[in-house]
Amino acid sequence: MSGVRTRFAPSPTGHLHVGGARTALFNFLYARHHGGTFVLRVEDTDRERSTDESTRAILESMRWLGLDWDEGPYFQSQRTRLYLEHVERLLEEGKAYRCDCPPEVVEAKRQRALIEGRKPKYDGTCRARTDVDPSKPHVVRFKAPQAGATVVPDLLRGEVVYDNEELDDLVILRTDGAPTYNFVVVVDDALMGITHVIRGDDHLNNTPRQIQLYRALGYPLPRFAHVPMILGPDKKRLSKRHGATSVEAYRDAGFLPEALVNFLARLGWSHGDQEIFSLQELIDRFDLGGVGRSASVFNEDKLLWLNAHYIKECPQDRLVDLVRPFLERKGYETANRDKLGVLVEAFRARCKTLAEFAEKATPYFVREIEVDPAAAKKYLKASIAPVLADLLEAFRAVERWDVPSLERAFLEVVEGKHALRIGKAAQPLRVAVTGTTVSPGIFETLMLVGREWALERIERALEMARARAAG
RNA sequence: GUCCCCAUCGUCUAGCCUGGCCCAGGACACCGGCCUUUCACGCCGGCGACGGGGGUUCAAAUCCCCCUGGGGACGCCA
Repeated sequence: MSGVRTRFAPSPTGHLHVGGARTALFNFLYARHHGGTFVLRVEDTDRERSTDESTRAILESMRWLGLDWDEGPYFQSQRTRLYLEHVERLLEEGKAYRCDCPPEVVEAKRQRALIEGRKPKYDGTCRARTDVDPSKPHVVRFKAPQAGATVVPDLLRGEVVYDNEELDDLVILRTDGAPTYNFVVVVDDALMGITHVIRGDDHLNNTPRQIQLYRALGYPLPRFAHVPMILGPDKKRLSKRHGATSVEAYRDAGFLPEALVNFLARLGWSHGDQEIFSLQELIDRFDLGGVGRSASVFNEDKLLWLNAHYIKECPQDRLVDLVRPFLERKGYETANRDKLGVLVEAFRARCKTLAEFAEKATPYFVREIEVDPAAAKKYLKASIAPVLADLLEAFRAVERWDVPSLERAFLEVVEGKHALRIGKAAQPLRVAVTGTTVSPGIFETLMLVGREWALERIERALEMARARAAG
């Protein structure tokens, strides 16, 4: 195991977002590629919004994606003492100070600054005070350097320079005694020996503050890599209003984990012209050099294409297992694995998601089907009635309900007796047994529907065709 | 408003660091064709981009500057 240690640190305030999942994936891949350790840490310092339910959901999504962590999950809510000790230390060393400015006052000043076009930062009212009463409500602020500049060395962007005047004295301990994000992140990353902090671009601006904290605390800096964000089709930060954004939602919509992983990896990272990567291949090939610098738009069409690809590739046994819950959700009987196997083979090239599979499989699980009116109008005409009647008779006589027998019977009637082209009869028959104009090969379809249902559906279609003759 | 980041087909991207092999390659989507009992799959083909302007150079997608555009951050959220 190399010295590389990365981490993923979600806050449990909702489901695992695809953006978060990609960050997790990059950290996972980087650690695995370098033979390092991938740490999972739950940032639940915000007691108000954090829930156990979210934690469960996030861990489950991570497992589903195959992003196994080597250490953790650690919970920040259980490490409060550590943080308080660090706050205390900064206080003692004069690197932090107590501030009892009322929140409303600070907020009002910020608003005014914003309106007046100034940088909305804390004005340092309490910075030099020594008379703040520790027994009264107050926060603790970090005494940030006021002159000079702080440089963020970033593996992807080079050295990003921030004028220290841009940064103010951030709160590190809230009035309620809870430490804040920017502070605990530094303490934890330092204590956990994280060597590479790989995270979203949106954190780049937090980094100079964090670097100042590392320095104040006397901890060595990890390496930083700020990866580009994922945007919605409107180029805005991807959010719920763009539709499904949680890993869970994609799972429920019938995406395979390998498709999502492959897709997420290719968002912001590339390896030449290659598009398809297994998780192992990603581990072998992933490195920061292949990561881009510009934000990328989440393109669902490509995800769909990848998903279709993986459905086509999926071994039958697993595909049957994957498809089952989707069928069950629709109340279909899934005990017959052989039937599912045949069905899955018939439809794997025709579905982009597992949900779509379940949708398309309806005529093979539900006895009463609806016949699409447009299809009926076009194909179940009076002229086809004699053919359907003969087919019905021929199929009734068929000994074995399998593809070769059905094909033989069909050809005898259609090409033999009626001298029709195959398509002329296949389409009406398809409409008869599936209610639609689209399905796998007609003999395969007949077989999938099964003798009993097929015969009764043909009978019904025959009635419809004859009715057209009458009317 | 201030600061920071970014900028190749509609989208994901290769190429950029180490200028010439690029009148820019691949993929998704789209359009056409082939295959075919329908639909898919598959195969073949097409459409389509270096944001603009200045430099530097014999030569720039590649280096520099400005502009424009987009994104992000400015919390007692993370």
